[in-house]
Amino acid sequence: MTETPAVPAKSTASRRGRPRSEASHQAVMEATARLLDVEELPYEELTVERIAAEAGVGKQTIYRWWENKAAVVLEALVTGYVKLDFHQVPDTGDLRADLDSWVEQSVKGLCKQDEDEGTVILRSLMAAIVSGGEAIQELLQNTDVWSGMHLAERLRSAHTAGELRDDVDPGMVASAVMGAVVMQMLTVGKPDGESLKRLLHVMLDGALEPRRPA
Amino acid sequence: MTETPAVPAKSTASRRGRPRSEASHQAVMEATARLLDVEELPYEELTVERIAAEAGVGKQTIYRWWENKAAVVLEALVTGYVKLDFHQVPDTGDLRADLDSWVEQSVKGLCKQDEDEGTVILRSLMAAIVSGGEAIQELLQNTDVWSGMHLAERLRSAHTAGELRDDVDPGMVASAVMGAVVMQMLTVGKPDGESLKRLLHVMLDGALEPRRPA
Amino acid sequence: MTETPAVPAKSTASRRGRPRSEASHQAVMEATARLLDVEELPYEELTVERIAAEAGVGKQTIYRWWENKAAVVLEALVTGYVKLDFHQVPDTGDLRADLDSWVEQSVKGLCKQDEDEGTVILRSLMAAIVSGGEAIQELLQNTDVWSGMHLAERLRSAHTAGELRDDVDPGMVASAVMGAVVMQMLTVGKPDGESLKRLLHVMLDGALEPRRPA
Amino acid sequence: MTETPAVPAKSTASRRGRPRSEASHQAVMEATARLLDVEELPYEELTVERIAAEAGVGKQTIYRWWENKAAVVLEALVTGYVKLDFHQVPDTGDLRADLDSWVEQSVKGLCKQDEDEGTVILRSLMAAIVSGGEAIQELLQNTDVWSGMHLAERLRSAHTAGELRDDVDPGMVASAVMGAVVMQMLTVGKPDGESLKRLLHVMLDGALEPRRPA
DNA sequence: TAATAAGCGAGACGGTACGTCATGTCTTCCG
DNA sequence: CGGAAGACATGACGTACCGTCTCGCTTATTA
Repeated sequence: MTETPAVPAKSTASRRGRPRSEASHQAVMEATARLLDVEELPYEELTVERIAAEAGVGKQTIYRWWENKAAVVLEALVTGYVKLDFHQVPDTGDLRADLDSWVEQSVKGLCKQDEDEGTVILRSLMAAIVSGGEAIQELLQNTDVWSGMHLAERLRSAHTAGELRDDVDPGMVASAVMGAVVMQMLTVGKPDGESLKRLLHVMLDGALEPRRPA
Repeated sequence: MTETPAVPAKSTASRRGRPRSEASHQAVMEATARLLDVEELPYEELTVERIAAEAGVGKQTIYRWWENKAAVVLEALVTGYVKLDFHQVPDTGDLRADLDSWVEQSVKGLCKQDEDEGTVILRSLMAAIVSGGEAIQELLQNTDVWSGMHLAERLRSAHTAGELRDDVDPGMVASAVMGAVVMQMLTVGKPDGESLKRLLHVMLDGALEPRRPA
Repeated sequence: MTETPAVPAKSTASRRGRPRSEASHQAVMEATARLLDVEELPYEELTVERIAAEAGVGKQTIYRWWENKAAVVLEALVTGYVKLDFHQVPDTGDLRADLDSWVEQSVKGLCKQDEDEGTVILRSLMAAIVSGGEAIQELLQNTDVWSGMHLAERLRSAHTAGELRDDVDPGMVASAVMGAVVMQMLTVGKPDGESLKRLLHVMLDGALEPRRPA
Repeated sequence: MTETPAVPAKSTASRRGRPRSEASHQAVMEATARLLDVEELPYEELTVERIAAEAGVGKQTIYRWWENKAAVVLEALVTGYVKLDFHQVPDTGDLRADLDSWVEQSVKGLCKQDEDEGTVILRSLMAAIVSGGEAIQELLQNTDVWSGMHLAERLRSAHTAGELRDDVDPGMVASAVMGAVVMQMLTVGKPDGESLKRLLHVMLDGALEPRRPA
């Protein structure tokens, strides 16, 4: 997860010069989280200068270790300094009921805020992904962006338990569900619990009319 | 779809003053399309100043009719001046085969370009959605962003034909599939045809192990 | 004082078409005066658009009859729609006393306002002169800009009365005095009555007919 | 003369961060001078953007240290980067002859240019004074705008030498003369040497110590 | 009385400068 | 020598005004 760009990372050795200040690293992450989460600054209004000031850190210290704003924000999001307000998926054994419950809880959580505060972080996430350069691309290849929503995990456990058919890819399914949620949040502002549940049921049961009259 | 902000548009009447130049309107749309599609400028490098120059139009003429860059780009995308490279979904009556064929064709189309050219427009679309203000939000509420991919349409026709169960919402399903595709394209660059097909099959058939052999 | 540009002004004839609206002409002058005098807009913030709006007149109607903003403002200043706050010079026969009195009254008048309100119109006048093109230049050649300050007039009357030496040019002297006043107002804000009186005395001692032959 | 706004300028201390680049400072001054003097751009066509480009300097670097265009131009004029074409006043001991000579030389110098090139800088000076905000006002309070014309200096030397009456303020007299000159240049284009000489004589006849030895 | 002509208020047009802001680099000093 | 402070060049932003133009209407003169 370190971004240290083009640094060979001499294994056990102690590299020359003053080592990277972990305090600064954390300060930047926390500042970013604070600005996104507490101040609720949208991505465009979140500036590197502001992060540096908030963290009590020189601007160059940020540019030394991250490619750009997107990289900072993505690391903060992906490493859990900022969390999207999704709930844990319960694991009672009844997958269908668990998912329904997850949807209900999450929707309730996301909708309780006034305005579209609930989507600020999501928008920042998407903005960072979309605007990101190559380094961000690489980072994303090895990362499950939606891991914070716990959905894939639950589906995987169901898969392992044999509840799902073998040829089902739990990650892909989770990604599809989250894609639908995200688009809904970005376009209409709030996710719609009912539609979402029906979508999940379709995924569980299939969409085709079972027309087996025989 | 009209942008004229807060103009009652008195039906037959002709309002005083110089009327809006439809030529300028089109020029802006075409310039935007040209820059996105031909020059393949990513969203951040696509500036209002450049659009104005390319269209031979004053900057203020853009700001008079659109709230910001996002609104211009979204209108160009939504009204079809720029198209995402997705293929028509065939309608042979066999939904499953049609979808498979669509996936194959589209993936082939999207991957044939060098680099990540295929995702430039998609990134712009998402960037515009994500960065857009309230006016963009409103526009999106009445718009199916993915309509250009023809998937929802095909599913709806299947739904009408009774091929899908009544309680399935074709738009939601399409949105989920497109969400997965988009996230894949944004994070790993190209969509993976095989995964995609399996996802579609899951949606058609259901994910649950039918474990009732008895 | 008509600006009708390049119009031969066919003597008695009545040209075809709608004649110039004197109402609009006056409305523009009055609007300009109101904005300068009442609203105390400085010249740079006084826009043609604002004048047109204030006058309830189309922008083109202004540009049809005046070359530019400077011409409008200058006409308003020169034709007396706006007046600089200088007092009449009394004419008691005692030139020296009259000038002293004039200085005192004028300085008092100019200083009574808070801030630098007293200089707003003066600044506008100078701005218009300085920014004006050729047409303004022409207008100024036949105009005594400082006529509103009544100084030249009084000096001329003294000259005619034989109080001043023959080779003294009253207009030039007035221009010099006003130049000093103006520079003082522009640079330090207020004119300084004492300095001014001393300057006038110097000029008088040099300018007065030495009529003491004895 | 320093522009550093509201900076305590801790005497010997060296403040943190990168210090102001004197190179940029000079580059801006020289660019302004070049544009005014060589390119002969009138004040309105002299833009901050152009100055920045000509100086190879970021626009923000100008706005960081100067309030606006007027401040830049005024500093260039007042610190001698741009000079008005007035001649030195000779000092032969004979004040009257010296002034006559000065008028002749200066008028000749100012009139030799074609068009009104001679007045471009003067117009810029007045424009800057007139349009300038509070900071400019302050700057002007401690500055003799006409110092470049050397007139006040010569008068002061005469004053010190006892040639002028005690109660004569040489600065005020110079200001009056220059005011007349300037108004003439602004309104009719060229100064009129004869009128000017007569004005000076009037002032002298009033200002000279009447050393009547008889 | 109809045609013609110009002026009118309104307001959109192509331009362009404004002053602000953010980016990413560079320089200086402190620890 | 790492890191903070912060100035630097660059360039987009959104606003404002300029002076021109196109509307549909109104007001005169001319036929």
